[in-house]
Amino acid sequence: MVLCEKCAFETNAVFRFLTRDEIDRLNFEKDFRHYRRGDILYHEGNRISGFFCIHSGIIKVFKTGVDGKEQIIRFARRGEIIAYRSVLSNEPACTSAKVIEDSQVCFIPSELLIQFVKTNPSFAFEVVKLTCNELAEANSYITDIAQKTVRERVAEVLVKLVGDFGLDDQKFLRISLTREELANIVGTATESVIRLLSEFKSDRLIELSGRKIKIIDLKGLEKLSS
Amino acid sequence: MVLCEKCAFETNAVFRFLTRDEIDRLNFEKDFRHYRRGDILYHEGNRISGFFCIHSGIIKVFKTGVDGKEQIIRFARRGEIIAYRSVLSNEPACTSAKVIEDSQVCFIPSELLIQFVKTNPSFAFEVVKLTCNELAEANSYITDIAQKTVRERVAEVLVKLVGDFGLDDQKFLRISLTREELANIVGTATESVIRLLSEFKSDRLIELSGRKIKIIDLKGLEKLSS
DNA sequence: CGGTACGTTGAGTCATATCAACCATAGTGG
DNA sequence: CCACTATGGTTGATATGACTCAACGTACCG
Repeated sequence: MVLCEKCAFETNAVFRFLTRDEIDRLNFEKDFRHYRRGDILYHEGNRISGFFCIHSGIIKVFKTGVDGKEQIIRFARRGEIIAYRSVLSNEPACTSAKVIEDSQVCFIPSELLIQFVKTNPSFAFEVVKLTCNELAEANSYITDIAQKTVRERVAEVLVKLVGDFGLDDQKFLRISLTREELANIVGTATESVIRLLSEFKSDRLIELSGRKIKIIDLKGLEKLSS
Repeated sequence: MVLCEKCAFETNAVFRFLTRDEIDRLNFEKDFRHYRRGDILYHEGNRISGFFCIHSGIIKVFKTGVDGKEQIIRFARRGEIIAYRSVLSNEPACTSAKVIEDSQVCFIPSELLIQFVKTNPSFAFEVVKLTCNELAEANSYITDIAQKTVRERVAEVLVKLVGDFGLDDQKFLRISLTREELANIVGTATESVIRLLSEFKSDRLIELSGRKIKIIDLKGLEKLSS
């Protein structure tokens, strides 16, 4: 059994601002679940009766564009919560969420979050900060997509993924995505990502082995993303 | 003298969730200011000691890209607050704000907002909802810029401006922007906006008279923005 | 062994950016 | 009152980044 108090402190989840009683309620009411790569946690447009806190694995959060193309908005990993926005706004989900790497996830009923926010001011303040941070990131994202070239954005995504997920001892990125998923972050075509990755490879910035990307020259990538 | 209680209820500002005492403090501590077109309220990267509530006029909130190009993130008008994100995150401003239409604005010290959020749960809840809504909009924005063509985005911006600012009795948009500003919303070059606008004019979707845009066929624009 | 999903490469096209020239307007200062 | 300047708007020519389409390779899986 995974205990929220332990998990929250290990991961810096927002829940570390809950009182002992509130944590107990969380432990009691949450539903611990396993998901495998490809599973859908929730669908854009649907009403959901709760939200998710990731215990392990990686989830992609995305919107579906007019022609059905995915736009990846962010990744969520250990300690992060998703779908809380819809719960707090009391609106249908404005994104979908799908498993990238097999995950263990707690599902928590909506009422609990709303109650905590309404009754625990310091928790509410943390949730506000959380949304503000996401907002700041979204604003940068908008500016980048609007102004940078695809090459710059591909380089930037690699740098960002290094920052978020890190490298293993062989300098391989600790997240592996399909080329299509990379394209759906950057907002470009799969073929363009492929071409740029092999260009970066020729330029000795990265090495490729299947879906695994080895980062050779991080500084070079940073410079490219300008 | 502009009174917050009156203003807040007329405009649906978040402040309508404050208590009588809190509103009084707001009235006492706020600083009422006038700004003219082109004035800067605050600069990206600077720390600010408070935030702004718009009483009249229009403000553009934007980020500056690597090459100095503005990316307009949103517009703020009567009843809306700006720069609150930086205050709550206790970080330097991640955007700049500039006056589009002569404005009357209240400047409110940071401590007040933080205190209200920390001590008034229902106000905090409204602030959370506010940020969540902005976040949802930002996510749509990302998807649109990443996936739609410039033509679709220009049509979409016009539709959105109609929704946000409305039309006067001659069907002219109630906000007038330079072509460059339009380009900086859409994320394109000024010349492209000019060409597309005159194309829309040929197609009897709009009429142009200087900076004023007359909306002839809103449905047509909606269809174009797909 | 066939199927499905993913990856790669090439060729051709097109939307959009860039560059350059020019016009209109309004404000400024001598 | 008139050059002068700055700002914004417009148009055309040209270049090119990125998308699309198509073919084919690869790998894994039941």
